[in-house]
Amino acid sequence: MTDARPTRPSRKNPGKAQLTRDDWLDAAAGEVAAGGFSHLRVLTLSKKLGVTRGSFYWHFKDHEDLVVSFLDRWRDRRLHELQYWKPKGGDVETELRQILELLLTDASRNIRRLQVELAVRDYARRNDYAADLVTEVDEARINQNCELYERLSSDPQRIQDLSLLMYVATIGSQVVLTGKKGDAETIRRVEDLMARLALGQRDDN
Amino acid sequence: MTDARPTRPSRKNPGKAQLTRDDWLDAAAGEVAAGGFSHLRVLTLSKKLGVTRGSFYWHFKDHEDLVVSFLDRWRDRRLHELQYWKPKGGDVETELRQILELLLTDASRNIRRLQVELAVRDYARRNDYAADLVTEVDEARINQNCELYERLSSDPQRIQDLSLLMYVATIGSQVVLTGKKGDAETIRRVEDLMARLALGQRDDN
DNA sequence: GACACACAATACACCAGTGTATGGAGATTT
DNA sequence: AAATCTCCATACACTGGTGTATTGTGTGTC
Repeated sequence: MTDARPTRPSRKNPGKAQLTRDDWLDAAAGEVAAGGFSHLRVLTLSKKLGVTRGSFYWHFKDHEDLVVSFLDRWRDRRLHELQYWKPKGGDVETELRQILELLLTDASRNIRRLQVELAVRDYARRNDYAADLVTEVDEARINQNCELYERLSSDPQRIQDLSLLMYVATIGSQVVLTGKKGDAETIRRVEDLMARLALGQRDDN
Repeated sequence: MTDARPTRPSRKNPGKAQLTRDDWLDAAAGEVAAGGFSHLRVLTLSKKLGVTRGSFYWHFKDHEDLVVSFLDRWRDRRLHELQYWKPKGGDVETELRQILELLLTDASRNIRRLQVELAVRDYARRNDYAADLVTEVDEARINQNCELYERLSSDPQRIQDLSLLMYVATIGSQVVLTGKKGDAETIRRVEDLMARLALGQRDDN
């Protein structure tokens, strides 16, 4: 029934490959990372992909369709990746440091992903749909952290507060330190200090 | 020599007041707060002020002139206000809590100022001039904090790290919690936790 | 090999925004 | 009261972007 979209023309034309919806979204990620959502233009995107806007309007209904699809994919990926962020150290301190390294040092290496995240966050300030997605992702990540901090304290309120504080500190680090010179070493030190602060919140302290 | 610009036509016409450069910048602040720098249009600004673009191009050379002037004014004000942020409690804990309250609870009340700051930060990601100003403001604020944390620790590196961590945590709080429901109480608790974390870094601990 | 389909190019109408040149009205100066 | 200066309006040319309708082309299928 001519189902099963080829997405790419099978064998031939490996160089002049046909574009898929995801190809457009990937290119959009580059634009968003560089200039934010307000600079996400159909025209420039087409040029960057070497085609005309005619192609775009076959894959997407309109500009808004692109934005919404992009945001949806972002949300799905952010929620899905949490699955692989389960630390497996054994003792609390090891796992804590693993998490912090993931949230800070590792994150700061993935400049583009970071830029996209900041752009989405900024867009969320004036777009309700994006705001909902960001809230969803934030809550998922904060809850994920909770599971770890449960092993530091027994007070539920304390656990939640600590998790939130650690999270906002990582986001803040990304906002303030992104693209600054000599931030690698700085981030590492902040990471260490955060670990010590969290560990200082142990019940037996 | 027809010097001393009247800025406003002296006595008469108090209602139909003439616009000054600062009036335009104030209006621009509203636009920037609401939609970021990418939504800062000469046209919409003119409509909001009840005049045509002819007026704008008398006060400003072009659109860029507006943006640069806006950024400069923002920087000047942010640096100047630090002067009034000297705590005067006496003991360390009181002053620390004063500072944190200023940076978190008080800041979250000034929604518009906060929105502008986030917009400037976002714009700085793709504009070198804005990036320089943000860096300048960040460093000034972090250094200001240092003076306080010097009374908590004697290790220079520790002081700087703690100051940086406290700062990025406040920025992160603003980014994550801005405009969320029920954030007032949350912010207060984060504020308290941060104070305890900082105090836990005392040398004698 | 004719056909249908998937994807892209072209051409068109349309709109929002910038910048400039020029004109005009009101207040101020002389 | 005439000239001047300040501030704003008007009209124009231009750019860059969207969305749509139509046509074109390679690809797999019957």
